[in-house]
Amino acid sequence: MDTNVTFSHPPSRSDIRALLRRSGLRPTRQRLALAELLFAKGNRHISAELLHAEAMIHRVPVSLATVYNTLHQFTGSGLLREVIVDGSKTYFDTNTSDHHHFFVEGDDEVIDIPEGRLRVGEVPEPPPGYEISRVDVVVRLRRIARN
Amino acid sequence: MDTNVTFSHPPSRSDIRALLRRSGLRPTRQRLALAELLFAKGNRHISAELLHAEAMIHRVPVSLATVYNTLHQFTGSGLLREVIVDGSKTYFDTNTSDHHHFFVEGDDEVIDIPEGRLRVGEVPEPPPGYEISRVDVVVRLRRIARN
DNA sequence: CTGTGTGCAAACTCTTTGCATAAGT
DNA sequence: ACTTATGCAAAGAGTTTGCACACAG
Repeated sequence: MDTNVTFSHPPSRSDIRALLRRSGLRPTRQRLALAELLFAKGNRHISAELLHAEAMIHRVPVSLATVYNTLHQFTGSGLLREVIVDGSKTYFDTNTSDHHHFFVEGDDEVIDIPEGRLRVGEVPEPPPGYEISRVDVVVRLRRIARN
Repeated sequence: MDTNVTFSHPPSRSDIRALLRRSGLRPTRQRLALAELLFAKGNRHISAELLHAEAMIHRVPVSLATVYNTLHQFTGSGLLREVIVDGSKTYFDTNTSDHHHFFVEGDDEVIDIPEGRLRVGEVPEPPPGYEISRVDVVVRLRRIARN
């Protein structure tokens, strides 16, 4: 299940080609371009709409539908991780390691909590017939009112 | 901020009237009926659509828009708590005490983790300029495949 | 009576889908 | 060539909004 390999940052175009190939995804123009946008700048938390906007800015012609497809394919291949912090939008995290998140209410910003900086003490036994697939912690933040 | 008072369960109609009054909400037919549905059966995790459907079954004439309004008003008054476990739907929890949730992937079921059964070890320092408003833990469950 | 609440339908946001066309191998 | 991916526009779910009418105090 672990497709992670360390690349130089920013990863070269051929690193990305290799990454896609290894994930069983044909390295199309759009996937290459989106992967480059996603993985060039280190850890990012991005929504489909935002990635689409970014692609437009960089003159990468790609439709919103393709952005959604691509994000889901990347998630399926373990290149991304879905983060649920907000009822209305879905965020995708380029950091697939085991970690949790701050979420800034109001400006809808997602920030990584470095692995190890938060420890979940005792996790309760799941009800019979179920197993734990994942534990997600969201530390909700608000701006301190300045007086 | 704590509007909680213990009532007999199921709370009587006048308990509910009092509760609404105390929250500054006029006890209209719809609000009374919805509050009764919500608080009659102990702790519930319910979506707007589901509550609306339930109201229809009980022959409570109320529009979906009013259900949304009411749920948000109740949340604002501390009678309910919003639970974010799923990117697409919003759940409201009649248990406003400090506790966390199991979420069953697939059937989208929300289950309380009793207060105290899960301990978050060390919570990280928020970034400067921010304060913690709340820590939410979601333990995601999947059905154990039966062979 | 006066003001707040409600119902309805329309609008809105985010996301998914179907199908003809384009591109990768 | 053969297959898989893409683009577009339309549909879909969940939620919000605006305004006339209804109801509680």
